[in-house]
Amino acid sequence: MSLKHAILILLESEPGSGYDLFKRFKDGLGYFWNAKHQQVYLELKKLSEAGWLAFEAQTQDTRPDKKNYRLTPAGHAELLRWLGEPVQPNTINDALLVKLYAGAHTSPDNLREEMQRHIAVHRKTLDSLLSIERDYHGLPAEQRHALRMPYLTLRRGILGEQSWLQWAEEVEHALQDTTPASPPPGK
Amino acid sequence: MSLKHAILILLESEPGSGYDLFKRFKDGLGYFWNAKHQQVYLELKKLSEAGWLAFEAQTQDTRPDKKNYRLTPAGHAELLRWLGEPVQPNTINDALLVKLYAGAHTSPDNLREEMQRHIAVHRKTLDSLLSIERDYHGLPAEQRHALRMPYLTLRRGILGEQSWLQWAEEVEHALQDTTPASPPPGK
DNA sequence: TTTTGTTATGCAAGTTTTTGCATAATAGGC
DNA sequence: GCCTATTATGCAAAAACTTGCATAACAAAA
Repeated sequence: MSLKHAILILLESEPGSGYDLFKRFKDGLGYFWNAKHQQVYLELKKLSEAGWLAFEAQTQDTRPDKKNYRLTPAGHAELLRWLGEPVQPNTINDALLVKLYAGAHTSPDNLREEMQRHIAVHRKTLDSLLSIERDYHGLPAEQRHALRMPYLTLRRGILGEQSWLQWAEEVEHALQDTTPASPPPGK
Repeated sequence: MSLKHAILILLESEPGSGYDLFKRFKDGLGYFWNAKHQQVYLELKKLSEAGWLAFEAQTQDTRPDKKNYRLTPAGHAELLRWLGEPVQPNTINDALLVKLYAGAHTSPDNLREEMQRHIAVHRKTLDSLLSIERDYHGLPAEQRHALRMPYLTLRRGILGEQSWLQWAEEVEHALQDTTPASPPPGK
């Protein structure tokens, strides 16, 4: 699978423009599907040509014109078809782990800096996910029910990030052990 | 980054053939970098043309001939250069989460079956990682030290899989709640 | 004895994704 | 007045990856 069905799902719940979708990928879904704007526009074009989407051009005065996309009946059918199919388990291609794997060929300092950069990113992601979770818990029961499935994916993000940060602590301890005690300060 | 540097690292620690590397991806590194054999052979070819790898053909009697690849000095230099560069944080593209996100448009049964399939895969992966960890702890201190960096990546796999399975339990509970109480058994 | 599995390599075509470039209007801060 | 950010779209080329096909020998199981 690919971006295609992620777009169908987003447009199913609410029609929007390419720029719109791109922002939704950056904000809401960014923690489990990433896409550049170029790819989003390209896929929208392809999905339109395949008859799964329709759009109407909206001229705007103060802003550039935009195209508002929505699902066609064929697009809706394709989404249901895809949902009935098994998805194959995710394959992980993680460059940081490749670098760590080869860590013996570089300096612990280099690895520690690299880890610090990634820790900062993951902490920020976790904070933002937790904040979304707080908002969710503040919603009325009806809206919470409507969002119960997206909420499960949010939980995946939260548990995943927490687990990642826990691992990062293990790594930091391990990297400290490889370094001699720091020299006494001053002088 | 891509397969290129993963290959350089594997060949740095031990020269080998394409088939060799492919198996190492399937076994040892499969939990953080995946590659099809076709892609491995293709990259080996490209890396050779770039002067980062050299190979010698080995004719074998009982088995098909193989090419034994190893790093050139240029390849080693490129590996060190890459290790000095920051790697950008991993982007996640997870089709299962996309499907769950849209879960309200399909049946809880469908989702439960999908989850069961994935749970089986993740459990198997975790078992195999834990078994590797047991082997690691059984090694003499010297070998453990030599493998300390790959061990950190193994820990990532273990913590990641455990966290995934924990999340799967949350999902199962949530999916049960959406279903009416099961009918009384038999008659 | 036929089938399946393992070892061993690779081309070709297609899909998916990234990177680089390009345009254009407006709003807000310095 | 200039620089930067935001809104809004897209082409073109390259890189990365998947899928399908192809070959070939041997070993072990059915």
